This record gives sequence, C-alpha cells and structure tokens, in this order.
Amino acid sequence: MSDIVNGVFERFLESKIFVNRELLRPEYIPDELPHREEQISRLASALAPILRGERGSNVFIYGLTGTGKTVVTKFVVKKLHSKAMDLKLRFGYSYVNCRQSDTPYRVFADLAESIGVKVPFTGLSTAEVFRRFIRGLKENYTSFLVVLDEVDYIVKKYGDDVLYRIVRIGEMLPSIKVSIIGITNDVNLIETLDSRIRSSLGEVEIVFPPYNAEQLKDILKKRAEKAFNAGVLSEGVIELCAALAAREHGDARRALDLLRIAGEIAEREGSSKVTTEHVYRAREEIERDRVKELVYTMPLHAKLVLLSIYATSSKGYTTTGEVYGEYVKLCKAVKVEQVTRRRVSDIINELDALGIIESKVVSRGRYGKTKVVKPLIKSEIVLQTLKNDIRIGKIVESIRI
DNA sequence: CGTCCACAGGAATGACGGGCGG
DNA sequence: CCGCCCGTCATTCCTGTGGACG
Repeated sequence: MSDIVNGVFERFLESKIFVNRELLRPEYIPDELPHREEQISRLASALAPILRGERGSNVFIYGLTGTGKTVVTKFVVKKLHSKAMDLKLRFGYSYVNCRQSDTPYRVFADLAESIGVKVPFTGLSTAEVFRRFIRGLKENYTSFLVVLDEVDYIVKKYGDDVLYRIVRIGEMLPSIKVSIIGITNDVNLIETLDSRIRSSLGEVEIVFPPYNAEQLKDILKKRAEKAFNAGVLSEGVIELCAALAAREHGDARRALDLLRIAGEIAEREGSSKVTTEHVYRAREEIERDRVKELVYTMPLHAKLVLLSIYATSSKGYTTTGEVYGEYVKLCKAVKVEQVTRRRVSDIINELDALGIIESKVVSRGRYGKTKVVKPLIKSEIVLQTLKNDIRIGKIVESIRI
C-alpha cells in the first residue's frame, strides 16, 4: 500500500530530467567501480583473513581526492561485513573521517560511538574515551576493523600517537584481532611516521592513481544511464564534465558533482535537456556555494585578514607584510582589537588550506623572506559574502579592488 | 662572501566556555 | 556544585633562512 503512495509521490516529484539523482551523489556506493578492479582485489585479499578469524593486514591507501579511495574502501568493507555476518563472526568495523574528527579525542569518540558506547562531546580525558572504546570492543567483538579516512589530518597535528594506540590494541588484547586501514592523499605521509608504526601499518600499500578523462567518461556514463532519463543529456555533456574534472587531477567526485548540478540547473529552469552550457554554469555554482559556506562560517579575524588580502592584491598577489598593514587599518576602522602578526600568519595558512588563497614563501634576498599570497576566488563572490557580516559590512562597501 | 632583511613557523603558555564525574 | 579536562583562539618569545646587496 505505502509503496503505491510512495510511487505516486516519487513520480510526481521526479522531473523529466532525473530518474534518480542520488546515484550521482558522492556518498553513493555503486555496485560497479570501473577502473578500480585491481585496487578492489588487493584490498579484499588484504582483509580476507578476517573471514577465517585471523587478523587482516593493515593497509595504507594513497591517492588524490576523488580517485575512489573512500568509495572503494566502503564498498569492500561493506561486502566483507555482510560476508562475516553470514559466517556469524563477531566482526565489526568503524569508519572515521579524520578531517571531520580532527583530534585524538574525537577519533576515539567516533570509534566508541560506532560500537554503541556513548561518550560526551567533551569533558572526558582522551585516555578515558579510549578505555571506554576498548571495554566496548572486548564485550562485543573478536575482530574489528578501523578505517581512518584522511588520516593525514590527525598525523600532521598530533603525530602518530593515535595510530600507535590503535595498533597496540591487538597486542594488549590478544583475544581481539584489530586491523587498520589508513587513507590519505598525502603520498609522503608514511615517511613522517615512526618506524614501528610504519612497518606495522604499511603491511599492504595500495595506490589510487588519478582517473584520466577517458576513465571519468566511463564512470559518468555508467551512472548517468540510471540517473537520468533517456535522451536528456545533450551531446558532449558527459565529455565536458569528464574533461573539466580531468583537469582537476582526475577528480571523479568533481565530475559527478558537475553532472548532477548541471542536471539540477536544467531542471530548475524547466529545460528538457541538459546542455554543455548547464555544465559551465554548474561549475560556477559549485565554486560559489563552496566559498560562501566557507567564508560565512569564518571567525571575525579570519574575515578581516581575507578582506585585507583582497584589498591589497590589485597586482594579482600580495605579501604578509602588506596584508598585516591593511588588516591593522581595518581593525581600527571597525574598532576591534588586532591580533598579532604571528596569528595573522597562521590565519593566512588556514585560508590556504581551505583553498581560498594560494601562498608560498619566497626569498627576496636583501629585502627579506616573505610569503606571497594570491587570491584564488573571484573577488565579487568573496566580498559579497563578507558584506553579509554586519560587523564588517560597512567597510567592505568602501573597499575598491 | 658575509650580512641582514622580513618574515616563517616552532614551543610554551594562557584565557575561556563547555561539559563531564563524583 | 567543584575540580578537572577538553578544544579553540590567541599571545609571547624564539630560532631559522634564501639570496640581493654592499
């Protein structure tokens, strides 16, 4: 009965463009992952011992964003889990994204949550959260798999302590077989690790090379077949998405986003076809949304620094010294206290990490060593968003680039 | 060929609000 | 309610450095 109702709703809601747009979302795990056969089989064989009640190999996975690391891992782990359930094994796994949970505390909190152990956001010591996780593990599992995605975020800030403790669980509790999958887009990461961790963690290493335009096209085609109604994609749409994403180091997520947003734009304006024009507009929209979200949630001083960067880069770039000078002026203008040069230098690095600006240290010999900062985003988008902050809206108006 | 600029960026420390266990 | 620990933002003090200038 409810199927009939849902069917009606869905048919009503679905447009002429999409059959199922969910298939184009980055978190969707398809049944088929073209051009990743080798990685899948290597990962599967590293983990296969788990099914015999032995410990799986620890795996290190490298690859740039959008090369399928996460989706392949989730795909394999999901299969592994259901197989283990068929075999009635007491096997569990946990997936932690270390960019979202970027402190040891939050990593352990996530691990604990994933096995049903409730822990507060804050208030406990990290060691206590870890203990609770271990206790939960002991009670419910004989084998466990920890997936740490974007693990470089933890390692760079806090060293290999987290990894070390997880690796050690197995030694402390021989009754539980614990294995780790570490996923990173930083190829050099493993060299920064302690040699003990390195050898135990890198038992198996799998590299995910970027997709080329041809492979991206395959991926998009497979998904598009089911996601779109027949014939709505104009000639060249898939090729364009593939080409644009290939330019960005073969990022499949980007390619899928472009295709989906292009479809949504076409739908919004009631067009019956998705054209290459829609793809170009999708590219702009993605960029704009990302920046808006980022800038909107930034702390006041980060906004002021960002504004200073734009105000001083009429030549296309600027330097730390110039930025700081401008920043001090702006602070006076809006009557807030300035932070130190040191802090501004960190804020510039943070903006760099967010991809809003690009910076690199250069030496100008006699004239010192500084950081050259280049804004990457169109100034209108950034200024527009900054203007929405009532504290600084007024001075944004007064700045001409 | 040494100096010295204009910073980079590490280390230690602190203030602060949130949130726990007891 | 207290004492403790957390993450975040910030300060202070500091050592390090590539290369044009003299």
